Amino acid sequence: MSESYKILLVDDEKDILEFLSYNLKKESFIVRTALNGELAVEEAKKFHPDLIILDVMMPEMDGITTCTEIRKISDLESVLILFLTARSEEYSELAGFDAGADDYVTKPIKPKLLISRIKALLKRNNKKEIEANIKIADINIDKFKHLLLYKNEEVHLAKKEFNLLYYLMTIPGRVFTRQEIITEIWKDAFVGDRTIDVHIRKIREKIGSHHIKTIKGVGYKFDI
Amino acid sequence: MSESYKILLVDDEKDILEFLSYNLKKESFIVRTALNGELAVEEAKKFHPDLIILDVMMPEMDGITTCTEIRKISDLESVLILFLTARSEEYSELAGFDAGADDYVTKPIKPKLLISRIKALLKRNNKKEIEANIKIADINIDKFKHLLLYKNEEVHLAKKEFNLLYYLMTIPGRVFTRQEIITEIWKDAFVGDRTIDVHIRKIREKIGSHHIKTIKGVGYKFDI
DNA sequence: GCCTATGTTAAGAAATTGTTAAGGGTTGAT
DNA sequence: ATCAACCCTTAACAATTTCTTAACATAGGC
Repeated sequence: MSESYKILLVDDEKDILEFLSYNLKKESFIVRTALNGELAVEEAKKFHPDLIILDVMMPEMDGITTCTEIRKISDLESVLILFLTARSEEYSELAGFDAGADDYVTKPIKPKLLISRIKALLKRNNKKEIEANIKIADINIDKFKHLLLYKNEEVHLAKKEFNLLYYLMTIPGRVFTRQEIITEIWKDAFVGDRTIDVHIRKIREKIGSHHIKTIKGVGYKFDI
Repeated sequence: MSESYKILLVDDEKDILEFLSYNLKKESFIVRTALNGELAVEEAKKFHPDLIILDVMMPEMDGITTCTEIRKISDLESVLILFLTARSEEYSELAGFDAGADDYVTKPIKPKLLISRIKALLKRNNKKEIEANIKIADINIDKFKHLLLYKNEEVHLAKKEFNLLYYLMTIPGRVFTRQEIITEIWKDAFVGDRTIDVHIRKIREKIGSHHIKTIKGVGYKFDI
């Protein structure tokens, strides 16, 4: 990651700002910080970051509101936004995605994990189709060749299954909500409640069930 | 990169034209510019560039339409086309590839990235020309001589069959969508749904059916 | 234990591709 | 010019795969 991406960090706790700032700068990101939502919006307008990291729990203007505000600014419609949430706040995940978050990471924050998620986000955003190849653990998926290798054996996936697995694998570890999946794979067509499950089941049947985890009430994620 | 490649830049914003023009000239490309789609088509006819860089979002005639128009011109069928897209326009990527784009780069543009992509494109394109005969497994195909050897026996293929097989073999393993095939072989003429299948069938009849795989809902690919 | 969200299964609906034969067009030899 | 041979496309139908659904089972949070 040779180019310097700009990151705006938003949290009401100075300690966390410093801690993250240090870790991100070490990775040669250009970092600015804001102590609350309003300052964040102002700073984002000037700074034009590639990514905004938002704490969900903040006094006055919480992360979700801030996110919504930012998305309203035409220049920042497509800036990447990553949420920091406490572990328990499961529902905030959902609300966060609705507000237009691109990913979230739960506290306590492990810098290495955070950074790998950041890189995955930036990478996906930049390359998309070009990086049609994803290799994770015993799974090897090639979009151009429409080929899935599981433990080096070719496994056939139907189109929907293939697209779904590929989508989940674009950001390993990230939860994709059912709504996101429908938007991405079904292009917002109306499908029954069980349709996604059935496809997930078929994928699990073929690559083992440990890779795809269900987050009840939220969605699915691909894990190693 | 010793020879001077010609690049036609198309964007409705003068600032971007100047910025990119400067950066490309620095790399010793020969650059011309056009401010809209119509001018681009005219300029392309005269200038005969090696590569056209097209902004997707342009007033009146957008990049995709322009791309389609350019592909219709017989002299420019094989000119390289690279799209510039805003981050959010996910659908335009797809539409762009359908219209015959060779690559795309998302805005904001990072000159270094753009230039490396351009070089990669030109390089790839060069190799293609040289590789007029392809040998894979028991298949040996020579485009100049219009000759196909299957298990060292000469097999006659009709023109469309030959072109289709050759096209699939340019990138073994890669899936070519029906749309891509129509664009490449039929130059976007309207042909019935079954036409491709019939040609595929005839090819399979002649070289065995195991080489050409069907990916339902996606397309066909050549495999060893 | 209840309630809700998800898992599982099988059936058939829907979509996609395969196959065949026929017809119009073109080419080239006689 | 005529004919045969071939090429290309199409339509009709068959075969196959994929997708969705409904019905019921199960698991986990409260």
